[in-house]
Amino acid sequence: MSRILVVDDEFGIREIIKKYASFEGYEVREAASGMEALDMVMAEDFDLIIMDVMMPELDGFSACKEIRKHKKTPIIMLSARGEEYDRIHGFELGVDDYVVKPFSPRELMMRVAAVIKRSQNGRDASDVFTYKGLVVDFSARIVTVDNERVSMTPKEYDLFFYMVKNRGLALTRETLISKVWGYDFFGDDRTLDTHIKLLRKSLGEYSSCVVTLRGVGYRFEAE
Amino acid sequence: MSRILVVDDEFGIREIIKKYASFEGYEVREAASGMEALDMVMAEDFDLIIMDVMMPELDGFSACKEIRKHKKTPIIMLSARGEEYDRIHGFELGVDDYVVKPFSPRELMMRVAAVIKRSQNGRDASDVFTYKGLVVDFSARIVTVDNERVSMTPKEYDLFFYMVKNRGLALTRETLISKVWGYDFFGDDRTLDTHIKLLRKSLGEYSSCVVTLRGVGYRFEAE
DNA sequence: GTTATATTCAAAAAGCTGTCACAAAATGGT
DNA sequence: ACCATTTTGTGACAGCTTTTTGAATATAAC
Repeated sequence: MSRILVVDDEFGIREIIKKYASFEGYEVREAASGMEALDMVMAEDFDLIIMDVMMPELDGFSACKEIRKHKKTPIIMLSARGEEYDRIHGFELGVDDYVVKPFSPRELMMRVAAVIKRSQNGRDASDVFTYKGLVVDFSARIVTVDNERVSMTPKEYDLFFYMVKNRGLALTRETLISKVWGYDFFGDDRTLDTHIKLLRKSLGEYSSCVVTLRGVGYRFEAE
Repeated sequence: MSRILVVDDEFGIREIIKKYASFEGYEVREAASGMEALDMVMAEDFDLIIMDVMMPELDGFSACKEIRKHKKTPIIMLSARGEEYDRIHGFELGVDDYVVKPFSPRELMMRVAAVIKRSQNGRDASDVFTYKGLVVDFSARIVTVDNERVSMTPKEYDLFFYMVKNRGLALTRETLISKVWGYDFFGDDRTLDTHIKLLRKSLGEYSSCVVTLRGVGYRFEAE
């Protein structure tokens, strides 16, 4: 199942695309601005990004340009008829396809399928971490323990993925909180503990990989 | 030669900093807003960013936050006296230093040199100390004796890490107390001894590396 | 609405720390 | 060498801090 990021400042457009894409079996996430999209793209992996050109704050072109500096996720751009046609085609923006508004959802879905298929044929080694019977597929957002699929809540995923990506490092509570919850989180001190507890529960026999560093924070350990 | 990015909406401030920094031999680039800085930071690598807090469009904090999501470039923040002091120090914004305006260019340059040096030491040299069968991994917060993991309490870690980082130096009791316990600690004279004892116990065969300097303090010796 | 998820809270468990009284060792003067 | 004095080492433990846990409540998703 592929993951799609829909970027548009208009809620209505996002909803329509989301509805159709979900129906097609894609996992859909949304961003309301170029900036938000940028953050999400840096934080997680998508198989495709559908992005509007016209957006406040950070427009589609700039966002696209920024994303391309770090990721090669395929991008489909949406724009009003004729608008900026030249910029999309003329420059080397790395846009994979381009759909004019208003568009027919069915047509968009066909292009989505085509772009994803195209990109997956040339797919490189996927982003997977393995330790004994523990398999963490970052791009698929799937965690497996001894061939058993483990279901996690979004926060669990975020917390776990961050820890696994920084495995072997002592991560302070502050770091974890600010990286997983955001620098502006002002919650209870016990929130992190509770999520660590849930995470350990989800990990079953591998719960001991989440090591407590008293007075400091936690560390994910494998090997 | 290090590269510095100066971010301030005031042309005058940028020019002053640029003048002094250039004189010190740094390559200086400028950005007039947080957004511009963000773009530049994503596009090229800097050794240090000097950024004002107060800026239109995207303020220093938000810019800092965004930058930290992608890069670990050291950041020195500039702000009016007292202004937002809490936000800089209280939160985990990853600011490396902070200078109040109006500042003396010379002082700023000293801080610049210090931060750059600090960051280069910490990144290039790996964060592990090894002596025979004794391995101290600072970032993982792990101590190993002959391939056996040694568990230490927070205070033991703090004390030990401080001593190892300052190995070969005579550390007075006062220094140790104030660095590990804090300058405001007024406890029993035997507290340090007791922790040295525990530390030696943890170190097993390497306990002799912790040398008593009668009438002075202790020294960690390796080699 | 219902359900799933996230956060808060308080009590219990686990673990750490500083202090004390005393032992041992080093120092220095005679 | 001796003793008096100063400094450091040790074991025990009460009190404290941090983490865990379970359950309740709030919030978001559907």
